[in-house]
Amino acid sequence: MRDPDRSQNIIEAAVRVFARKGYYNSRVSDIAREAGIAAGTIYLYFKTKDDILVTLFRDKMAEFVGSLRKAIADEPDAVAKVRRLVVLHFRMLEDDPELAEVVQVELRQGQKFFRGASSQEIGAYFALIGSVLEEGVAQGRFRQDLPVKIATKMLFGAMDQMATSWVLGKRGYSLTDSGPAVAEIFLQGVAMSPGA
Amino acid sequence: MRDPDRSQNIIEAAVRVFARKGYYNSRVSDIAREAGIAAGTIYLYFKTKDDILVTLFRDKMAEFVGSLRKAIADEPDAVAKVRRLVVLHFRMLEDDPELAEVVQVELRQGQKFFRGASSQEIGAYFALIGSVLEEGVAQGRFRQDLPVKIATKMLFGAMDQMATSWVLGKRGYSLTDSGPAVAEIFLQGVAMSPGA
Amino acid sequence: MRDPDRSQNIIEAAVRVFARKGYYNSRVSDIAREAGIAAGTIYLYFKTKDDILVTLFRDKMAEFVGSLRKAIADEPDAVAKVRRLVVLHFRMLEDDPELAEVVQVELRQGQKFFRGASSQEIGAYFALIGSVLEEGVAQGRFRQDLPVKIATKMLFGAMDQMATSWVLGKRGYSLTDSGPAVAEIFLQGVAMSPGA
Amino acid sequence: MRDPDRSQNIIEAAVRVFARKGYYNSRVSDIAREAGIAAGTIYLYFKTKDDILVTLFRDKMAEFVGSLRKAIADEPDAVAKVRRLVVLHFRMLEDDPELAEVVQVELRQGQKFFRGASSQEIGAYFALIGSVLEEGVAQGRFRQDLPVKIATKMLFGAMDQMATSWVLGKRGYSLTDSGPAVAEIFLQGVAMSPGA
DNA sequence: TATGAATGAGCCTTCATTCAT
DNA sequence: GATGAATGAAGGCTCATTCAT
Repeated sequence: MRDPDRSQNIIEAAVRVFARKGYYNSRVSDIAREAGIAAGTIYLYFKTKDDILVTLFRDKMAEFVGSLRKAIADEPDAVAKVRRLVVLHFRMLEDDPELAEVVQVELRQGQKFFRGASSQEIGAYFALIGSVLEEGVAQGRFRQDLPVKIATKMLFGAMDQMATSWVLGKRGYSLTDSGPAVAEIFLQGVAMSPGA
Repeated sequence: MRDPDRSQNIIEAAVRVFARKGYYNSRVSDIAREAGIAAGTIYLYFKTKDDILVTLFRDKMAEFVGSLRKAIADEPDAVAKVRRLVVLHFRMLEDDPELAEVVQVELRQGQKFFRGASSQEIGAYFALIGSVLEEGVAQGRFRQDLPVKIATKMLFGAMDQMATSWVLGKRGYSLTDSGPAVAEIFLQGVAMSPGA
Repeated sequence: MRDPDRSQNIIEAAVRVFARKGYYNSRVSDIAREAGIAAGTIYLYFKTKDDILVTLFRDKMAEFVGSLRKAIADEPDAVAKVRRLVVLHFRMLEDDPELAEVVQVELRQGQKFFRGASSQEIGAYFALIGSVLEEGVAQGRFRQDLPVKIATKMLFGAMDQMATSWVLGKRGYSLTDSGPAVAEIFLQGVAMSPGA
Repeated sequence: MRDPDRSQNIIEAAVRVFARKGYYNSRVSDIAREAGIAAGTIYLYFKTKDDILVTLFRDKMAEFVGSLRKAIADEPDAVAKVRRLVVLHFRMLEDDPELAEVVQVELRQGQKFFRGASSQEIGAYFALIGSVLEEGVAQGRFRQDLPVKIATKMLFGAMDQMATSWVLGKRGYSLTDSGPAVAEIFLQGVAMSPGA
């Protein structure tokens, strides 16, 4: 348990293997081979095969949300923050296609993730989006009566589906490039009503 | 393969079992017991366990899209169609919580479903949404330069996430009630730009 | 679970395999092969590998004690009963050397047997011996102040060690033949004191 | 192999661990932790895990038999020697309950111990008992035609079962106190026949 | 000598699928 | 068609043992 690098190596190896074969089709021994260690060694760092996936998700998600949080902090207002958020969300996935594959396709496995251990990490992302929207409302950039929770889920859902479609379409185009269009549609959707 | 009802019974039993235990934790014998038949009998109607899930998804999805298509046909314009679509999407899930659980949580499992056999059925839903959006553009209700494919994915993603959150939140509120708010945000988002 | 013969076959196969290789060195697949069935089939009849051993012990012990109980019922008095009991105890083991090997050597494995599930069956044997000794005391054939519990353990221990030594000595002589000598020493030991 | 104390420490640690969890449920690392050393260090003193158990048994048995031999040497005749032997056998176990647990329950495991390496040590105990009985015959205290080998096994078996029952009964009474009764029954059993 | 991280052989058990009835 | 007992491949995990430090 000494070497935290070893733990990290296993996670990275798991990302590659899961991206290639899917979680259920991946053997613990596949991950070990990919990481260049013996199968038994995995169990010095992770309790079970599931533990690898859960940890992978938590780590990556925490990193993801952390990066986003830091990046949008500099933006002057909520509108700019949303634009930045969308583009970054896309860019980070595009920059790491194997992770994108795992996050968008493999990590949706049933009860195990959305419920249970990983829900905290998803909650953190929702909280981040929500706070930006609240800020926009306070700044008068978004509708005063905006149902923030609903809008939060809509934005996340929209980005998530964009990413999933991109992954399933074998990444045959630039996801990041579509960021501005996504941001604009959403921003107009939550803007002060034109008739108001 | 004589009795198509028998095939249907198995699908319905599978929905209940998958909703309760998840796909990977469900045994073929569990489904058989739920359907009141012997395990071996399942193989007279389905080639493999996966086949049950794929068929379940296809059947339900085709039914889902078919219902939506019919329901929105009567609506006078694209705006009304979107409103109807969103509310119906939500209502159908809310009316069948076990199916909702399976569709939103269990049916996201890995490569098997997003890719491969079931992608056609999802494609049909995307095509339906896309045609409504095209219609709105043609009718001058939506932006002329609307990136329809992107907007399609955004609307689907938004609805899908709304549904998933509702399922994961143990369905503690009315999903259908949030339909109008979702529709309005989206519709404003794709409407003719206020500044135009 | 239908065929009780199948269950019995597995037990008998297990006796042979355990006698040959010992419990911990025996694989479930060894037992299956010996029984002429697939390894998985074992699990239709027994919950775990341990369950095989426990059931084996219980069955054989119950059979053993049952036979003894019936056989000594005919004897006219406690002295004759003890003589019969010792000889039969030895004869039954001698007639089934593989079972003897398992019972005397393999079945002594730690906590699992003496404590826990199988203690009842051993208790039944102790009760049988004890009742014979009580009878002998009541009939005036044994010391009036005989500590029956102690004498019971002594007789069982003496027979058990005779059997174990015989098994470990590769059964190079007749165990049954030593029965009378064992019975006489014990009977004299518990008889009315000579000086009394 | 420098430090014989270290070797002894490991044996003592093993006794405690085996008494607590049983041999097969004890990990080499458990013994190391109990001994306050690293797991690898054990292999500087013992070849295998089995070797620990075998050595433990040999050491303790040699000590046991040695003590008994010395203690009974002073006794004036075979009768006194048997009385002393029984009580001491019981007392030594009662004075070291953890060792008793291991010897009576754990050390009976399969082929490994009864046969092979440890049989010598048991043989030494049998020889000691046998010599006392021979002496008794020679002194005219026991039957002239006493089958000494049989009587030896019977006495050992009786004591052994007394001890086992006491251990399994959670040591809820004094084993040593039952020594005299055991000795008397045995002694009467091997005494000159009353009718002779 | 001591360490303890790493190894990897080994096995029990599960369960989708088959097939004789 | 229906059954369900039987199959047997497959894999996660343990842990005694090694060896570089």
